[in-house]
Amino acid sequence: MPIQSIDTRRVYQQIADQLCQLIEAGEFPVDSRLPSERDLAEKFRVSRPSVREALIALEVAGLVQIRMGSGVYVCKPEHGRQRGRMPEKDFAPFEVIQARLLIEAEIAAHAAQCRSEEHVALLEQLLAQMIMLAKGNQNPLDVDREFHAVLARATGNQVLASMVEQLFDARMGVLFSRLSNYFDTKSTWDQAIREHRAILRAVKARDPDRARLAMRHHMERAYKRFSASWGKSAPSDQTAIGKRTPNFSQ
Amino acid sequence: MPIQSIDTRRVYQQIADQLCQLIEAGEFPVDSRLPSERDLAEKFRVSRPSVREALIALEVAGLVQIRMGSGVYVCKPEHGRQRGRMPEKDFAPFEVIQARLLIEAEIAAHAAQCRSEEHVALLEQLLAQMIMLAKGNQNPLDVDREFHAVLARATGNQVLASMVEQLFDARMGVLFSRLSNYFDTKSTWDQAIREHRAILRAVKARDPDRARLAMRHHMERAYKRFSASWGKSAPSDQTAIGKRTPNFSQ
DNA sequence: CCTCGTAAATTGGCTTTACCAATTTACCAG
DNA sequence: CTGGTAAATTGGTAAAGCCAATTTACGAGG
Repeated sequence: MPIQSIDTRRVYQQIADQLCQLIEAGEFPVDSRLPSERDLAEKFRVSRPSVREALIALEVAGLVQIRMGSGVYVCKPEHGRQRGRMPEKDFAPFEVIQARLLIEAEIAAHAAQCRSEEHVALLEQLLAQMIMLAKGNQNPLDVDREFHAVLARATGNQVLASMVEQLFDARMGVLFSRLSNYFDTKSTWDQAIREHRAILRAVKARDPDRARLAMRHHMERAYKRFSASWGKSAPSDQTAIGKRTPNFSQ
Repeated sequence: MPIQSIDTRRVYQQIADQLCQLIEAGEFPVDSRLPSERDLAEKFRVSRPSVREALIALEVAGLVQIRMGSGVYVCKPEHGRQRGRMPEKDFAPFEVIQARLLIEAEIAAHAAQCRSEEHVALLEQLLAQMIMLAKGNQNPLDVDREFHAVLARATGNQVLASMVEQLFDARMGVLFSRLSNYFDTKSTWDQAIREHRAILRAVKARDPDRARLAMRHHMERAYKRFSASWGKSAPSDQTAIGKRTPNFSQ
């Protein structure tokens, strides 16, 4: 008898996962009623409170609706949730950078037109912080994020700002943490800082086209830096990169 | 003694809400440990299972981390969650359209280059559906959404596609449902269909610049349509529009 | 005095049993 | 067929108890 890998997660999570899979597999169609708590407890060979915990987890996640005295019903997927899934759908890092290239270049151009003096001052302050941190061999990643966020806010559009933050955080998935070591190199950060300075100068000069180009350049270099570090840590996947991003510069 | 409004919600939700408020009020700082389940049950005058259900809800929501044998700890807000909150942060409709103008114009241009024949066929099919529905005085809104989503997918970038869907759904907040009546007019949909056709033609012709302009035009008209219907339903807020969107066409 | 290891206390994880409340269903009187 | 009532079903909550992981306290040994 082969040794079974023991699932050490909490019971409610295991139940919730199974139910989630069954729902997505169509075993329980939308608007259908799940078996009663008592039945589920019997099927899964667990206690009813455990089943309840799982159902509450699914309810909070928005997959089911619990109606007292009636039963538990499957909700319709509801467009917006695809992104809100608990495992935090993580995208391919290269696609994220490509998307940022496309979006943030336009944002930079737009910001160059609407930016106020306050925003410029804030950006200069953040740039100074990045330089400071890089000198002390500390990771300026958080400040980097804030720089891009403030630039987006300079457009006066909250939606764009939220979008930028979301894209920045999207990288933080599984892959990126492994590679952060390679990003921490002082020389690469120095380069990144120079690129940020170029963006800021263009925005300060109210030059949309130059701002767009500067941001595009920044993202392309970021792509190269990331690509290089990827090559070091996982050279076997080098081929997969070539297939992607064929027309990266528009 | 005044009659107290009875909170009919389930116990775990009431507890979770209170804990959530206490956390956000700073009563329980980040990384601090909450009282034990038994203590909380006593404070709230409820049973321990109810407290457990509330804690699991908070755990699923990402506000706390439960460590077996140790306690329940407050997580740091974590950038990404600002959007993931349950009340579904809703943006100003005009900012959403502006963001779509900026982003989807570039997507259209990009898609015009990478699009495959399959995508063109799909888009043509969707356009035909829209025409069909508009003729029958049915709401082509879902097909509209799919059109924009497919166009984004034509770039080969999942992130962009997800972004577009998210932005499309972002309007569905409080305001938009009220205005949908005014959008259902057949004439406005006929106009929207013509704009979609222009986009599709440019994409089919692999003409990025024309695709970009067509999409930009589409969004500007969508803005006008929306603005007009707003004026009908809530003329008192007319002034607020003028303050926003000063430089709408870049 | 410090270190290490063991035992006790604390805390979350899960089960069982039981009863209440809302809903649904079945059935019967009119 | 209609209407209403009663029973069955189902979720909601409470209580008590035991297990397992973790933390803490304390004492033996260096």
